[in-house]
Amino acid sequence: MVRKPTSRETARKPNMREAILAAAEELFATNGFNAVSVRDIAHAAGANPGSVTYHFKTKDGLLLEIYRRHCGPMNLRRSELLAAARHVRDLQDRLEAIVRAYVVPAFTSGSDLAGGGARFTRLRAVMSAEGNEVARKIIAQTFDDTSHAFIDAIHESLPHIPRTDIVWRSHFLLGALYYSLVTPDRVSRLSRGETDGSDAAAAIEQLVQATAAAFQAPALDQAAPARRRTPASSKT
Amino acid sequence: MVRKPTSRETARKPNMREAILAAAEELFATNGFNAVSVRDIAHAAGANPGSVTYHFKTKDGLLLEIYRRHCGPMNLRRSELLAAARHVRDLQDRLEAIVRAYVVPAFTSGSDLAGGGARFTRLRAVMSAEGNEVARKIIAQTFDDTSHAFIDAIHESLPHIPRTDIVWRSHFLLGALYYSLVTPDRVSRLSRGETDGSDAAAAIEQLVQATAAAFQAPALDQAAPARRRTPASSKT
DNA sequence: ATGTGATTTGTACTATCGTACAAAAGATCA
DNA sequence: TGATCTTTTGTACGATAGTACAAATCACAT
Repeated sequence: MVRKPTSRETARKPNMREAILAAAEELFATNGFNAVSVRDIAHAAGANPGSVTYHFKTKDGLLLEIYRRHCGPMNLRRSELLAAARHVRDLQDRLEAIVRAYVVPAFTSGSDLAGGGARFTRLRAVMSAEGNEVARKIIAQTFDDTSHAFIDAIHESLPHIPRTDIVWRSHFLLGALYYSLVTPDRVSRLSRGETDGSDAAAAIEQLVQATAAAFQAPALDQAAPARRRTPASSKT
Repeated sequence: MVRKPTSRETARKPNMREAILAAAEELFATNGFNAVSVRDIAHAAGANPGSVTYHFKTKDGLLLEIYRRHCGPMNLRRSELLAAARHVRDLQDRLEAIVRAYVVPAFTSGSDLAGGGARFTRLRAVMSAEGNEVARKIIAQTFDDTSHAFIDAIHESLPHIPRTDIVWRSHFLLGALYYSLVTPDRVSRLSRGETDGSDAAAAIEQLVQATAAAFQAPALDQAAPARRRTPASSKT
């Protein structure tokens, strides 16, 4: 159990800043932003409340730093995987690879923290639900590029599906992804113990399989809800 | 001057209790539970803070009453629609009808309040994300029956798909449904204005179409992960 | 009109919030 | 070593939180 730490890990333990970030990330992700006090975070990190102010100035600043810490690596990993997925020959395999490129980093990537990816994604889900302003700004300017690239890749693979439909379906994917991380216990409960909802590998495979099928569903013309299904495809 | 309208059932003046409930519902659904103060609610309802205490005793009691108000009608409507959907002949149509039975009441049903269904469902999404204890208890004991009935209906229509997969996919459906109500603006933004994310009818149709396809995706054998269509990625 | 019970108001109490700031403690290097 | 900079601690302040409660007000049967 006792292991000689490498040079990179050595600086971690006494680093109070990192401990605060990790504690805040965990608490925000599970309880929301407003339910967690700066004192809660400091206590969980074994730090003094004043120390949080010193390192991050404000509570918003702390949240901002959490995003800054994760957004870069995660989107980098996504674009790498997406670039590779674009070259897959078989359509079905390519769709799955594209979805995987979007989903996998959300579960595993992030900073070098263990399980940081899933924790950060859950945090994003919660901030989104709470309508957090700090998060909203960062999300729009950081993730929209990635989302568009992902949508474009899907659209290229499924040119007969209107872009609007693909936007909706990718939106559903993100919602499903978020919800899987927010309440994994619900899956365990409803499956009567046959599955562990917090099993990341299982969640990823289920999500990829289901979403790849959803993207391939017949197109929907939404111009007029009362109108029946027609193969009209109008590009504006 | 003011005519007295006979019996006690008449809504003489806007019932303050209802106004408080509506205001709380709206504020909780958009900002979360902890971010909204009792004073905020009272002010939005044009009431006095003390009046909230009088009618609902505590802030938790207020949330509890919101749930009590909506859960019954919504689940009743769901079971009605589900019962009808089970009898649809064509498999594809039946799947869509079942999904619709789950989705439509979440958008439209609820109490007699205008647009109350979507608002309450959004509130549930936010409470779920925040890990609200009051909501968690009610959800588990009120919605699990409905969820099981829904899963059973899908499973009967798709007997070759393992129940576990259906649980996952219905979980994704709920996540997608929640997310559509939480951040409809994201759909508008990503579609570059081609679609209005807050258009309930469009959201429902997109959700039904995508989810019906997802349920029909090939089964996933996770008990014995020997066979895989795509090469397994050994890297995390 | 008057009494009565149901509501609404105004206010106050205590706890906790985010944040500020000075002093103490470490760390670094001449 | 002492000087200087960084980090941590302890404490305090004003704002606001949830809730309690007495007084004021209202609806309405008598």
